[in-house]
Amino acid sequence: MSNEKEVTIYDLARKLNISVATVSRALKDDPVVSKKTKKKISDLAVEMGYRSNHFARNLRTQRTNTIGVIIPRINSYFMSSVIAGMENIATSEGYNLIISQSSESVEKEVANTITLFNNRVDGLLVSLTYDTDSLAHFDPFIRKKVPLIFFDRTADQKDCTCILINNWKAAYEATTHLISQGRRRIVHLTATQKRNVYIDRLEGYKQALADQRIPFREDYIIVGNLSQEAGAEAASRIREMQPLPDAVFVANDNCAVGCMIALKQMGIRIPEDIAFVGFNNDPVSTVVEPNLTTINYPGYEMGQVAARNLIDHLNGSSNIHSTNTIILRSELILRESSVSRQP
Amino acid sequence: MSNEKEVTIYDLARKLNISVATVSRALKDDPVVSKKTKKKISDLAVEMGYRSNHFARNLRTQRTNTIGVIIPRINSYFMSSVIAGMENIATSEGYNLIISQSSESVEKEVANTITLFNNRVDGLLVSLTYDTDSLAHFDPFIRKKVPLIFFDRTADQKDCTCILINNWKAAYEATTHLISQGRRRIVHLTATQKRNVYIDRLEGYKQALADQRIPFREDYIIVGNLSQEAGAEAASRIREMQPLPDAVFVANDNCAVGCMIALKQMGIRIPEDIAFVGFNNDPVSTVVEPNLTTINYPGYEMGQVAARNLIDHLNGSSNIHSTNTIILRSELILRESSVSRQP
DNA sequence: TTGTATGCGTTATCAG
DNA sequence: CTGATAACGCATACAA
Repeated sequence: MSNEKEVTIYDLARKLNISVATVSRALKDDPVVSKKTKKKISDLAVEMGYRSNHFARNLRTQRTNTIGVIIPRINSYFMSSVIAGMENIATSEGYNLIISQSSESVEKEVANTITLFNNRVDGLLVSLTYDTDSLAHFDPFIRKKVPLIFFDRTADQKDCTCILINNWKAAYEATTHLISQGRRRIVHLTATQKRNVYIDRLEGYKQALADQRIPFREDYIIVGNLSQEAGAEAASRIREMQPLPDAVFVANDNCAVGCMIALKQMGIRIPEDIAFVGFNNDPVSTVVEPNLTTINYPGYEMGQVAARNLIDHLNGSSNIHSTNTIILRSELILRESSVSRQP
Repeated sequence: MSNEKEVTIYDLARKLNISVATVSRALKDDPVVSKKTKKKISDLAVEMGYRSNHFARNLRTQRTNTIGVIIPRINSYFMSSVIAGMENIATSEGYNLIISQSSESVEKEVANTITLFNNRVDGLLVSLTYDTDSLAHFDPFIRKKVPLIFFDRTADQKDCTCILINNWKAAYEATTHLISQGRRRIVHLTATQKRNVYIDRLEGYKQALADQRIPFREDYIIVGNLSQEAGAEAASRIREMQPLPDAVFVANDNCAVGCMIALKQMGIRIPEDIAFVGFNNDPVSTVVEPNLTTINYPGYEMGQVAARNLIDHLNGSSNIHSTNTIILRSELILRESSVSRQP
């Protein structure tokens, strides 16, 4: 692979007639080394083009400075923003990220877990697939006390931090808003009720109905994979309902957009006939017509917080047991898709 | 960090009363080891929960099984698709990806380059910032013969593979299409003319005009950062033009959408007054009204091809010098934003 | 403040 | 087919 020989601390030591130990110490700015020799050493290091060998160091220190990330898919606006936030913090702290996608497959999630375990990552940041039931594949990390943080799609795992927004509250506000606009027959599009985010959103929706004395209807709950196509399919079901629902609260903007477009093609007017609220504040929400009312979900910030938290823990500057759940702020953003014109 | 002691090949060797050399060979399926002992060893390895230590191996073999990726930003649909494709191939081939963002800053690109160099990545996949002029920061890789592949935003660097679509042709077809719809005053929204993709698109646009005997007008070229906001700003400039342009070819869907929305708010009809063609086939192109004609740009596939190519080269199964440029297929997708109604 | 010596877990080179 | 042993480059306990 390489041509020129790599420069090592031995080369530096020989050239300066000092020991490798001193060089090693100087390079990591150990206060025990005198300023003078430190300067000599770092100057020579630059001159000779020395670069430290991470593998030798990792082998020696038993740390990797690497963080594993497992996510369902990277190519959504929300998730790529999360990753961008993580990358931002990790890079500035000298950590590398190994990112792996489960593609919503439990099997792949398990496989990725094993790969990352074998890579001896220092910590793990995870957002679960729709269907993950057992958390047994994380046991090896727990046993080795490798810190594990769940974000967005979390799970109840003892001693693991979770980073979330208040999905219950967000859904409650969204639904209450629709009711305040005079809507009563509110459909809810969501995903399987295995993941906290969808469970909590459904609960928030139910509570909002209950608080306004609107009976909950099971047939108003449509479960799918929240893709744009799923939204279009849901539109067909909604159209068949008698009477026609007057609002839809969707657990994801993309799915909401798919549903809106399909309904519009059927001649249904938004928001006059059916009002919409989405979730995530995906850029597409300001492109669709009418613009989509949604919940702002700070992905970039969530990525930063997750990475920061994990690294603080790895550096010993925070105890993961002390902070078990971190809730980020989220808010309802009102746009035309849900606002009824004054009569 | 850890509780239980890690199992090493020494432990396996001791337990079986054989040498570590044999264990090491057996574990990597060296044909020189007898089937019998191989089986014994791998069984015990599983039983004792052995996992190989990448760092010791990397230290010994001077390879890292890690690929560095430098991109402008991860959180765009195109780029996150590229990353998804790379991850897909890399994971299945036992490679890890270190992804770093330059955020369109040359300084950050240089810094990332250094970081990845110090990480001793086996190879590098790069898409340049808008403004990168000098390629000197890649010299260390060239000197060490670390393979370097550019994709999308490429550069002329000797001995480096480039992965691209035919931007010239795509732009030529887009522009010719607009002309075929009766458009003559075609504005082009693009980015700084430092990167191949934007240079080639402009050239394709010019050639299409020339072939139809339409004079090129410098004032029809609007240069920006291709963000949605830049599109909105461009809309203001376009509105001031006398006479009003009758088409816009934009080097990026997001920017096109920003421009379309702004123009529509000014009361300009699309495509009646101004037709639009974008670039990338971002999902937003099927949400904006009217749906945006665009160039399909296969991001996921590009990521796969880039990773596959690099890994093949690392495995010695392909020579990077033999394939200098890879062109992926792209095509014009017609939608309502550019199609004139028959008179 | 600096030096010596050892081990981290593998792989590769010999020699059997 | 198998074994002994020397690197790989660094960090640290201990000694000076």
